Parts: sequence; C-alpha cells; structure tokens
Amino acid sequence: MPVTQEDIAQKLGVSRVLVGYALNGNSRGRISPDTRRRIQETAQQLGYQPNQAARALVTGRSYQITLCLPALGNSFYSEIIRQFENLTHDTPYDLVVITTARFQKRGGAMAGDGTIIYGSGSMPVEMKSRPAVMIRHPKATPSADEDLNGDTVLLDFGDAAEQAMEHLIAQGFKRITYAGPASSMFPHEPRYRAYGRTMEAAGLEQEHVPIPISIEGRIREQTHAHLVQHFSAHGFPDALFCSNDDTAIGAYRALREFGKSIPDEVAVLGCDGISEGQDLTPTLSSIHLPLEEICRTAWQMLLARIELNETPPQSVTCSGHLVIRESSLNQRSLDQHNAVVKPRQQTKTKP
Amino acid sequence: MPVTQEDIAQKLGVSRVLVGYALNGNSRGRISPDTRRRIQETAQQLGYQPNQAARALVTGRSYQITLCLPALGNSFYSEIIRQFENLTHDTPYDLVVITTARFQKRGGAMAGDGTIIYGSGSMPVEMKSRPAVMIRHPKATPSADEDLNGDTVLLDFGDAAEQAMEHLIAQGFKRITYAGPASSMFPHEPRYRAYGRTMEAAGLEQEHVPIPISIEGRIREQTHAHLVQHFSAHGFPDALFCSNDDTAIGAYRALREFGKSIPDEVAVLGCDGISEGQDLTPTLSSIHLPLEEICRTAWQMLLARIELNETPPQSVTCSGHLVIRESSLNQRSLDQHNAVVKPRQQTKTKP
DNA sequence: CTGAAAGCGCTTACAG
DNA sequence: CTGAAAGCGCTTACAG
Repeated sequence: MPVTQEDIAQKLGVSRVLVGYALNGNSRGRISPDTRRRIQETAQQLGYQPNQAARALVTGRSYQITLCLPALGNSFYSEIIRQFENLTHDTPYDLVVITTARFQKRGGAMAGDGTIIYGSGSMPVEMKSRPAVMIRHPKATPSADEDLNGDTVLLDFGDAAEQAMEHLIAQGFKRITYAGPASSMFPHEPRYRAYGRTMEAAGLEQEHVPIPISIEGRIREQTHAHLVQHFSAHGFPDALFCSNDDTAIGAYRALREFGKSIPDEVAVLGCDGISEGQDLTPTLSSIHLPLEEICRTAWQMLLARIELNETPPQSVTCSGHLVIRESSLNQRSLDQHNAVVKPRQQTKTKP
Repeated sequence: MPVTQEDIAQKLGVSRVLVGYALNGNSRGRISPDTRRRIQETAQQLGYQPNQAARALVTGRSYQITLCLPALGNSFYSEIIRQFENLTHDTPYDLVVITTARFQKRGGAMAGDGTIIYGSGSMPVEMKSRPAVMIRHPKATPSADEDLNGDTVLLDFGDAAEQAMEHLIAQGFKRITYAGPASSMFPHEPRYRAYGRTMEAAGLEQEHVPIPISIEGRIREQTHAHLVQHFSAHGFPDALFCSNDDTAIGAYRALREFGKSIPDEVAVLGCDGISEGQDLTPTLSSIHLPLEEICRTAWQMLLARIELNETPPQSVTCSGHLVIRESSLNQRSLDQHNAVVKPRQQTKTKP
C-alpha cells in the first residue's frame, strides 16, 4: 500500500494536516523549520508519493492536457505529439494522448484540465463547457466555419494549394491527378478546391483518386497498395498532387515498384511538410504547415482558457506555404535546382 | 461548474447514491427500470460527466498508463507510442506520454496505475513499489542485469550485431566506422561489443564516432551536423555501422551533401528497423527489433502486475534480427539484389 | 427496491 | 506556531 500523509503523521506523532503543510511548503512561517525538516525526511524515507487523484479532486486541477488525434498512422501526427511534448516542458502539465475514436466513445469524459483536438470534425457538444481548442481544416461550407463553438486554430492551405497547382502546371505537366484520403475530397476543402479551379482554368482534365484509409493502419501502406492497383488499371499521370505527405510517400513506393522515376516520369507533390520529406530521394515538394506555430498557438489558447474562462471564443488562422524541392520539377528545372542546391553532387563520379 | 451526481439527485428528488448506482449499472435489479431511465436521461440532458479524479481516488485506479520515453526526437520512439496506443484499444486504459527527464524530476510521482519505462537506466527506486516494466538494453556489466528489480523486457542486439558486422566485412569493406550517440558506446553494449570483436577478428582498425546528442533536438539533424564536420576532418569510411536508424538517416544527409553515393562509395547500416527505412533511397539495411512483440510483452506484463502484484519480477528477452536491404551492399551484391527484388526497375529507361 | 453512512487522500480556511 | 474540521465527488458495503 502506498504511504499517505497520515502514515507520516502517525510515525512522527503530529497531526496529519501539519504534514500536508510541511510537504507543500506554502505556509509562510507557520511551521518550525525543524518540524518541517523532520517531516520531509520521514516522507522521503518512507517513500511518500502524493496521491494525484486526491490532489486533483480537491484542487479541481489534474495538470493533464488531453491531446486528441485522429490516429497515429500518419507521420504528421507524430510530429504534433512531439511539438506538444516540447510545449509541456516548462509547465506542470502532462500529455494524455488519445484517438478521436476513443475520445468520442468516452463521450469526451476526460480527466484532463483541457483538451486539444486535431481534426476536421466539429467540437463535441460535451466539450463546450470545458476548456478545449480545436486545430482543424475548414469545414464543408464557409458558413459552418463562422459558427464558432470554441477556440480554434484554423489551418489554411488555400493560397499555397493554388500556388502548388500553378507550379505543377507551369512545369508543363498535363495529366495531374489529385490523390488522398476520401475525407480530403469535398467541395470546400481548400486543396481539393484549388485543384479543381486551377485545372479548369488551365483547361485540363481532372482525375481524382480517393484512397480508402482504415484508421488503424498506416496511410503510406494503404496508399501504396491502392495506387499499385490504380496505376495498373489507369496508367500513370504526369504529376500527383497528394493531400498529405504520407500519401505522397505511399505514391513513391508504388511508383518505384513500377520502375517509374520521380520526378522525370511522374512528379509528386505532398502536403503537411513533415520533416521526413527532405530525407527522401528525390526530396519531396510539399505545402508546409507552420507546425511549431500552430501547436504553440493552440497551447497558449488552451492555457489561457484554463486559467480564466471569461473571454469569448477565439479563432486564429495559420497558413501553409509551398516548399518546392525536387519531386515536383521537370527535367530542366531539376538540372537548374541541382546546379544551385547541390554543387558538390555535380562532381560525383559514378563507378 | 461541472454537473455532479448530486445535481442530478436534487433535480429528480432522489438520493445521490441512487444516482451513482443508476449510472454505473452494476446493481442487479436494485433500481426500478423506470427510475434508472429517468436518471440516465437527466444525466444526459444536464451533460453529466463523471469526475475522474473522484472516481480514481475511491477505486484506487485511474486507468492511465504512463509511457516514459527518453525523448521524442528519434523516430523509433514515435513508433513505440504508436504500438502502445494500439495496445490500449480494447482496454480501458489511456496513455500518458512523458519524457524520462520529467519523470525523474517528478520523482516518479505519477497518476497512472502503472508505468512503462523505455531506456537503458535502471528502475528508479520510487517505482519499485508500483507496477512498472522496463524495456531496456543490457547494462554496463552483465552482473548488473542479473539484479532484477522489476519486470523487464530486455533488448538483445548481440547476435544480430555480429551478423551485421560479418555481413559488412564479407562485402569487402575495410574501413568500417561505428557511429552513434555516446550513450551507445560502452564496453558491454552489444552493438559496440560486436563491432569491436568482429573488427579485431578481421584485423581491421577500429574507428568510433560518438555523436553529441541533445535530448530536445532530433537525432538526425544533430548527426548530420556532426558527421559533416567529421567527414571533412577525417575523410570517408567504406561503411558506417550506426547504432540507430536516425543516426543512419543523419549519415545519409551528410553523405549526400558531399555527393557521396550510398552504398557504392559509403555503405550504411542502421539499427532499430524503423519503417521509414524502406522509403529511403537506397533502402536502409538495419537490425530490426520486433517492436510489436516487445511492446505487447511489456503491456501484458504490466497489466498482469496491476491486476495481481504477487508474482516475482520477470524478465523477457527480445532479439533483433538483421535485415539486409540496399544500403549495405557492394556493387556486385547490389546488382544481384536488384535483379531479384526489382525486376521491373531493370527496364527503366533513363531520359 | 431504496436510503443513509463511511471513507478514499488530500487541501484549505479557521480557530486556538 | 499548531490542531481540528470541512469538503472535493465518487463508490461500496450495509441497514432498512
């Protein structure tokens, strides 16, 4: 059985309240230094650990923040966990990581002082009374976004997605395919919309490949499997515009399996800007999200909400920006790019 | 203010205990179906959420498992989180993710029902009384490993590391360098030891590159920076034996920057077997850890320990195995490998 | 079928 | 400088 303050009090023959004061130390001069020392020593020696549940019950604070993610099969989510873990560093908060599915099954009944929800859905009703902030993409309709029901960090891919598509078109690619989870294919979705508009403006034919994603698995594996089938049946596009980087990586796998080289035969452009992109060959062009800023903003909003629940719900928008690397370039651009970025590689001698 | 059972009881004019019974449902026929229904409806309508702290205090169970990791800057740790997240699926447990540094600062005072600690250190004294399992590498001395002070999943790289080194030597590489965090360089460390023994047996000169790692950063970035300096000063080895895959990926970056092609000019072999390895070019040879098995074993040990604290501490060993992909092959092996693994790529036409 | 009581371990205001 | 009391919200045995 764990040691309690009571145990320490009995052993020392003092009241159990005194022990509490001595251990927490916030009692200006109420306790003689000697008594305090004796109590602390005994606590140490008995291996006393405060019961967090009891403390949370009486203070109303657990010092836990729940981080609710759609799944863990996408690298991007790992980077989010890492960001929030960093943000806890100089705070007393711990991170409880949970999937959206479980969170909903639980009806939002969490032990934490607040919740950060990443996802495209809307805030669960249960959360409205508790501190929470959503990080999400725009909803199906613009009007739905106006309906703020809590603090929100809105992810905006719109401009960057247009730029990405214009870049692809400027490279001379004609058959450009949009690939991604089916959930990223609805009219108001910024990437989907940018794709549709630019393709139409350029007079090009659209081609959508919705990837069936099961939430337990890894996106890149599911994408790989699906694209292999798709390519077999429909041949290869000039370029692939992927709604996230894991999809793009799945596409790399599939294309490599067919012996198609990237980007000369098929160009690929991703979205999210996971750091793994720069370790791929070729390096992955992508729409980068300012992840550090996004997470820091959400964190600060949540902490403010926990401290004082007065202010009206806020919404902050964070925009992605296009980062062009190798995977989306035509042959000429690629040569130029290499001349600038990798002068040393030019001197490489093939055996 | 959150709604309590008391609020429901008052609104309905029943005792507050009755509400508790009605809501938890484990009172065989003690409550009339009608009353129960009314209570449940009111709870719903008031937005009642059980107070987890109160529940934990009285039951002595928080249904939280603390997962303690050295840091989050290594991809391998993300895969570990993912494994444990999967393991929680059909259980009532949530995962609290915490770094070792914080865990120690806290003196191990965690809210959870049990703790899983990944790392090479020893079990903190404070944990000995509470359910915990360590996943770790062998310690500095074999005798220290005998001293079981808790349930342990021991990671064994020994045989696989010998095989890896023999493979590298068989490929004809002479100057083989051992690179990795300084923490992976002590005499009894299986990889370090295997390296030393095989190099000595082959009459080759040893070369160690300890990478200075700060725990907040990402291993691959720190490795990259350090290896660029190292290569500038000492030139290039024939092969790099890295004590983890993130180090290997950092090496990829550095080598690429010098225009060195892998594996023809410098071969690379990693350790851990993160899934990202197969998306690299060339695909990464590595010592794969059976991560799913490791985590499942730790999870089951911990759950058993939480349910019944009787059995003596157990230790299970999980062994890594060598997976040879492209990055560690000499030119001839690589050609053979490609002929077998990627027949379609042979027909690829370079523009 | 229902109610009143005890207690989990802690913190915090209050009285000496 | 120290002690006794109240109460956080819940669960669980027990008495009607």
